[in-house]
Amino acid sequence: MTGNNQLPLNEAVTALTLEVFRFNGQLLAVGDELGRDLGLSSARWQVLSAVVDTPLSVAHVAFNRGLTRQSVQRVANLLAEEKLIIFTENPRHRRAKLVTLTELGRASLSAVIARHTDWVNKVVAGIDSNIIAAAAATITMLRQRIETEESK
Amino acid sequence: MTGNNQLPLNEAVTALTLEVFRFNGQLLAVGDELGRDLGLSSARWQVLSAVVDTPLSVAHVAFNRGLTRQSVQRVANLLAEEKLIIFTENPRHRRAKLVTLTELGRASLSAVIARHTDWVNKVVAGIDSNIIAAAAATITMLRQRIETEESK
DNA sequence: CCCATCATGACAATATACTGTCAATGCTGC
DNA sequence: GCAGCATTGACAGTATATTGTCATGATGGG
Repeated sequence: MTGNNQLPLNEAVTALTLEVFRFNGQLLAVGDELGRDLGLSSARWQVLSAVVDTPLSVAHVAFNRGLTRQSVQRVANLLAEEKLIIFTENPRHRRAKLVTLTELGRASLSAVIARHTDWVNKVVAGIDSNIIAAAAATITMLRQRIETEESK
Repeated sequence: MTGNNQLPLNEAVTALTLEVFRFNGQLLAVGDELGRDLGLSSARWQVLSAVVDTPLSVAHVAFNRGLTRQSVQRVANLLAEEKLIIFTENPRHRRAKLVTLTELGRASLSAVIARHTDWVNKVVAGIDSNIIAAAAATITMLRQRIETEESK
């Protein structure tokens, strides 16, 4: 050690924030590219992937993704027009229909997820997954602290 | 250890991706809120903060922030209309004027940065800054790998 | 049963970003 | 110098997200 190599907390957070902004943009751009010829932007196949296991309401998808219900509603309406999803009846709520994948939607999503998996494997080959998981855990912790703080 | 607690690389990256999307949105929302009464959105004071030490061209700011030049140009034009910046002559390029803070811009930025610092200190109080720095370093590494991959 | 409250979908306005295109400027190699 | 290429600002079009408002459907307390 050649002295104090510890960043002040504030600077560390600022650096992380800048990195998150850049990384976010990069991930969206890659996602857009991977789905381009299938007509699936990042926003679209993120909605599709939210309901791959079980149909959910628009509001539920929005909560999972940390977006507003209106944003997801807009994308879902577009996906419905393009027959990638259908709104199915919700036994528990007449208005809040469930976003459900069509066969076309499921096939398109599978295709883009396969590409995404290949891409991820290529990019992160050889990295210890614990390092990735640790970064995710740190961000989760910060996010939860912020939620707590903001709800005061 | 109670067995294999290691996430497959792919799942770790997917989890990190989702967290980054949520965190990104959360940070932008907080930034918007902190500057609201000053008329400074996240996008605006990010541009201001990019030139706090030295004037830079729009293209340079865009590169630093990982955005397109057009996005930054738009915000910079708005900031110029509101007298928070002025475009000063660039001795090295006649068209590429330098984004330079006005006194008003510097004062507004100082105010919002002070609030942001207070907010950060409250949210991350007690956290080891090495953990934050490690997360930032991980994301930097991934970002650089992606850049390399994408430029092939 | 009714009323207050909450959740939801629809609609409108706006902010932030992207892509693409063009003309003007700057730069490099010959 | 000039020809070719890269950079820049301006403009147009679009995608993604936000906020706000309203009417309708759902729910729980009196």
